[in-house]
Amino acid sequence: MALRHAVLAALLDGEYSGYQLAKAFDIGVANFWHAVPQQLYTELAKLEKEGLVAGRQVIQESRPNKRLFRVTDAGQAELERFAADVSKPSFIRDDLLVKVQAADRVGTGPVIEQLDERAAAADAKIELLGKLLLRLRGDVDEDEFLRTGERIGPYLTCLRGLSFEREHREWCLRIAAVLRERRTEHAER
Amino acid sequence: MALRHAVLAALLDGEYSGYQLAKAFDIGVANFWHAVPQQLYTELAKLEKEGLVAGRQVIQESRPNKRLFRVTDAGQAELERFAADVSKPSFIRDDLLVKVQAADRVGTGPVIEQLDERAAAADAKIELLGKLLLRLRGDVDEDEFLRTGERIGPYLTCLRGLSFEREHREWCLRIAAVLRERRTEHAER
DNA sequence: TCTGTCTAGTCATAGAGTTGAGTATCGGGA
DNA sequence: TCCCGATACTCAACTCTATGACTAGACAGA
Repeated sequence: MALRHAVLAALLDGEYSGYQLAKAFDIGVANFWHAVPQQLYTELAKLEKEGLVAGRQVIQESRPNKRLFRVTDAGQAELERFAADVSKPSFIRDDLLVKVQAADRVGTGPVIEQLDERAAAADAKIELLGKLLLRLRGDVDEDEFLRTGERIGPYLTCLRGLSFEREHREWCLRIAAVLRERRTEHAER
Repeated sequence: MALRHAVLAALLDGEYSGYQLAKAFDIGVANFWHAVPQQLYTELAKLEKEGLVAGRQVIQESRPNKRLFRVTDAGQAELERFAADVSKPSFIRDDLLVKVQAADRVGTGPVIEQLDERAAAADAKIELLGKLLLRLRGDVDEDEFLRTGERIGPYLTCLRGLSFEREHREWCLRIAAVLRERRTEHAER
């Protein structure tokens, strides 16, 4: 039940509409929680009913009206409560790893391809996160920012995302190489 | 819908009962897919109904009878098919990161504690995985094993698990240190 | 003019995952 | 003797997450 808390945490940085929140989620929050827009709309509606966020209508001229949400005091308290109780350990949950587990019992061709694609996707994400980090910390250097920055939460989670993507890329490349070599050796025999 | 495939992949290494599978999942498969026993029982029943696994009753004297499952040809084909179609990119989904995201807006005390606990848990997991890897590759060295080993799938996924846990530990320790220092500085002011 | 994309959402439903309780037998230790 | 933990499961209810199908106006480019 942490989507609600992820939403609350994301709304700490300002007012967002469901639509904007979906975008903000894609960059940033996506490092530790993924959600499609529909989920966010649903969650915002629930949170509003429970009084954890408050919405206000914004009439717009040249585009559809929207509702901006902010965290209420009750929402803040709920986050506080959430932060204090224990959370289950995290784990990777990845289709691709299922495929690799079966790797020497199924055709490796498509798996190798997907490993390459993943590595490339990770690369793209790494660059994106690098830029995001730079933007978040401004001109100061990282250690300095982490000591004195106003709002470091998002920065810290991005660091985790970055290290995850890096490791993921390295692993993908290495495994793809291993599987390739085995194919070659097999062909030679 | 990859639990079914994780189950199939796990059953590649031999016959298991639901109970044994649950254990096997805890070590090994847990690196990329987590499931509680009930899910496995349910999934095995579904897979059997669809003919992807076959079960056979084993009568036991001093303990409850059990049903051992193995992958059928149809199951093998299903895995093959699964390996070939694209899978969505993976992501971390972790309560703790939600908390860190909100870190400078909620009490950091409990969060720091949880970071420490996580680091310790990761440490334990790292040791466990190290032993598992050693057991899987036997006496040969890693590169040699990866080139010539019979069954490297589980080894490769464990490598991913290991690197994930290492990164996770490093991150937890660093973030805990950052948050601690900020508390101190705050207290001094 | 037509198509596509962006903004800004709603509704319904399927599927996946979690939680809790319950059944039954065996063997070991206090 | 009695309870605990391991083996080996089943059933039911529930929540959370994901997917697909829709609406509707504005604007940009072919």
